[in-house]
Amino acid sequence: MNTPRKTPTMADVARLAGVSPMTVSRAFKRDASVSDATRSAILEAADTLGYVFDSTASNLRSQRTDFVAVTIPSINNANFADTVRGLSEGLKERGLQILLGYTDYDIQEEERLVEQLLRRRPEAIVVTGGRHTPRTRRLLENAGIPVIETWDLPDNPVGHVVGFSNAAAVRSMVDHFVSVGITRIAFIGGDADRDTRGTDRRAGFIAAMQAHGLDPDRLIAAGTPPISMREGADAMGRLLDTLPDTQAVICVSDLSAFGALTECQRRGVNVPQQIAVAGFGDYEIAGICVPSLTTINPLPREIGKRAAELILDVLDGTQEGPATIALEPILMRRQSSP
Amino acid sequence: MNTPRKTPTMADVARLAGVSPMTVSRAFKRDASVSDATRSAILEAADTLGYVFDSTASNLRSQRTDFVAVTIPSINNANFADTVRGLSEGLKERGLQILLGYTDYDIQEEERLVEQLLRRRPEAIVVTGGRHTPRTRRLLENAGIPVIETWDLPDNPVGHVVGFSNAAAVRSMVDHFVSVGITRIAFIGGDADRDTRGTDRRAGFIAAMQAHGLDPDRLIAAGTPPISMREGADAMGRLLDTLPDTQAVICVSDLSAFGALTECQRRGVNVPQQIAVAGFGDYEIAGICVPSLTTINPLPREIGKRAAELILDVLDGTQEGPATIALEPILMRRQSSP
DNA sequence: ATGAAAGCGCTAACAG
DNA sequence: CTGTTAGCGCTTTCAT
Repeated sequence: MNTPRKTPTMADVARLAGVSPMTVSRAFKRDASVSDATRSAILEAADTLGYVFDSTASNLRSQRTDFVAVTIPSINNANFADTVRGLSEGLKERGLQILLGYTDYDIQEEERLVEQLLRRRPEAIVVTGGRHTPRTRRLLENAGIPVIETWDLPDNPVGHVVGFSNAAAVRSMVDHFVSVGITRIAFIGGDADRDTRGTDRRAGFIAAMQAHGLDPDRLIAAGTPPISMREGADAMGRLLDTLPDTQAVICVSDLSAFGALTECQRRGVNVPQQIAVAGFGDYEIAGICVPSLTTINPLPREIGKRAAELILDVLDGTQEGPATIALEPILMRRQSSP
Repeated sequence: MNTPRKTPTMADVARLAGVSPMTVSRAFKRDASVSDATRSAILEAADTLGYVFDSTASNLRSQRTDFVAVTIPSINNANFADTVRGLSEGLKERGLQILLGYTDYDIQEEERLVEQLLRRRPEAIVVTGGRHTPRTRRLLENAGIPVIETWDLPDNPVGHVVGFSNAAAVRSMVDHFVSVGITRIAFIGGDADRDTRGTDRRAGFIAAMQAHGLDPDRLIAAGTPPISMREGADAMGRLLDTLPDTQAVICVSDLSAFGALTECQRRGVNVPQQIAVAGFGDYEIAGICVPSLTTINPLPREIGKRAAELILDVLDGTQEGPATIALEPILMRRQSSP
């Protein structure tokens, strides 16, 4: 038996069950009207043949795919994973699946990815960030489906927005440090503008320092985003070597902040007595490491949840114009700072 | 202008460019023979109309989807992310995309997911783990495409395998501890059989202890998999409270092991002098935390790379029967143990 | 290098 | 509750 047995189709199932293909089609939808006897006969026939529904055909004919495209910068990032989880749960009730793609923090890669995703005809698309190549923007504008930008508050949104201001979030951290008398503050972040959220956080740091009349030049370039724990540690080493009078350091993420903490441990530098350390993201590690890490919780799960609600409203026609939902990140004071 | 402008089709592009739809189709494939002049006219027409290729139609007609389905237990796990990266890079050269799904460490959820994925007609499917529901197994066997099980060495594989023995990997850790004179060893892991790899690791621990004639009953149940850092810390607290003479603890993953380390720090328990701690996975944190963490590197990237090679060989017809590729995890000795 | 005809497997639309 | 007809947008196949 060497013939590459083609997978059975609905017609095969219909023949075996003694009904028309249309009835088989109905038997596979939950709301359709098929008698219980007929349905179970059909499901049994399908099982016998090992039939698996072909959604490529269904999608083409019905012009519906029942999935939502989502782009995130990276697999393996707890923050974005939380956003995806919020989205996923919110969309599940309506039978919408998520098709996920990774941009690797690169807006060129985002362009390729967005086109790939749109070719599959999603019902809506959720992108991370508000800065895109001109072509990505055009693709999104012409897609004819709801577009949601997240994790940012773009000046000129493509469509809907569920996000927060990365710059303002970092400003709140600077304000906090200044309010407790700390003035010599450094920032550890990426050395390229690849990660637009990281860039916004750095810009927010500089602006906040200037607003307080403080020196905004204690900037340590830690590498190409995303910044790893190791790169955070190395950057902290350079900071301690070159600007030893620094009183506090704000890191672009909790991962680099944790790396920075470990470097302090290795050098016997006491945190927060000798230097305060803050992160961004409120990853699990921030709450459990010793000392625990002062950070900013950007409500990633909530972003996903709100985006899902928005998508359902737009698809239902409940939501009229483009919506912008601005969330307020929460400053989490912990042991690594006053 | 309120009419829901339908997206343009190849026919629209063909009309504007003054050619047949077939020529447009060819212009969008790289290897097809179309004159340069015609092609650029077509691409310009497509751009003018904002045309985006419809892969639902292409997939149906050509009976090819050019993607490989991959199931992993969790988004946001650096080990599985590495496997996906290895796969992704290996498949890219052949123009194969990855369609990713998450089982949430649940073989029931895996069943739903596998069926969803197979409905989209992938060219191959890669699953994490070698234990499935009977129906999942049947679906995979009848799918008519290459099936690869990873991160395990199943007794009775569905098709191809790229993995390692979780039990043997933990045994090597037990052997190491015994060889340096440590005999009172505990294991921190999940309290359910939900995570099959975690279950295998615990079984490997028990078997190894018995083989050495040692007490295999220092088992601390840490919660429902995946075990978080916090759950690792709580479990370590219980271990120190109830079995204070324990000399070493092996944790089901680096995340729980790091949590355990922090609990020791909080209690002033010295690692490794008072108790040794080992993890599993060789996540980035294992190499950078203080003390750094003894662990096992299961070569996650290599698993993905080999799986990709295997898929290409099978699709090319180069690989004949089912292959089993067994990798050897590497024990990483670091500061948290002798 | 380009075109014409046919059809992938399913379901919308209409009938009964 | 069930069946018939047609066609979604592309690409295979066969021409020229």
